[in-house]
Amino acid sequence: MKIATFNVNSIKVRLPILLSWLEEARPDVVCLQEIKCLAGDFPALELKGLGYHAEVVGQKTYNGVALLSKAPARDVMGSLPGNDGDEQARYVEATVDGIRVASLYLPNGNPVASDKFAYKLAWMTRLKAHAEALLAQELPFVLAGDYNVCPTDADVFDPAMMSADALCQGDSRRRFRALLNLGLVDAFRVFHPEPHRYTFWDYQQGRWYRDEGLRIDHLLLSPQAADRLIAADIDKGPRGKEKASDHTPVWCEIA
DNA sequence: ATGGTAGCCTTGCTA
Repeated sequence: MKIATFNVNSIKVRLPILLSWLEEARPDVVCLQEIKCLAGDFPALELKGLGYHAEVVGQKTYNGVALLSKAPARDVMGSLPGNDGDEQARYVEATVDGIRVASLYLPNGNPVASDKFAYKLAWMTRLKAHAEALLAQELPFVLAGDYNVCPTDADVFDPAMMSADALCQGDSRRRFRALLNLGLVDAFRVFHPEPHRYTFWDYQQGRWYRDEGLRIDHLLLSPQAADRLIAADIDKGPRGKEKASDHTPVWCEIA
């Protein structure tokens, strides 16, 4: 089973690129972030045309996540536990073919000296608590999405320039490592130890042209999923097209 | 030159 994550930065604008990529890459499950629309405005019919079901947690203008799957999704959960007052659309989780899959859009957190950064850290603490609850079930699961965290300086084109950014803060990285320390596996790094492999390139200042990016989109696997992991990679194809998202898809394959 | 890009039911916010 091939599972992918792709921050599309507006599903409306990115639909042609998404559809052509789905036809070429044929993932079984796709976690989308920043769809930037209400569930009722999600292009479900176009995706159904390629054989995908869609579970959508939408929001107007900002955020919004979705889970596409060839097989129907079961037991859908539309928010991250731990804060009933949180109205930002950043989490959807469901079971597909016996694997629990989450599409998550972790808060960016900039600027660091703001309530946005506190919200990011609190969100990561909630994610860890939820991962612990999932681990207790001892079943395969994949937490995939835009984590807005560069795990190490090897995931940053210019660590010094980015050192004050919320994506590279020690507090952000420690919480990301806390997920790994639970036993979750960064699928990409199992096969690709080399530094400077990116999933995001800013639209500004020729970052894509110069390959100056960040690795912030990740698939974290439970031990039961990691035992079946056979491949993972970044697909840079969609980032090089006209009207591209600033992110590109990352995927893993589970036997 | 305190800029630069993209998307949003925009004229500022988010990334």
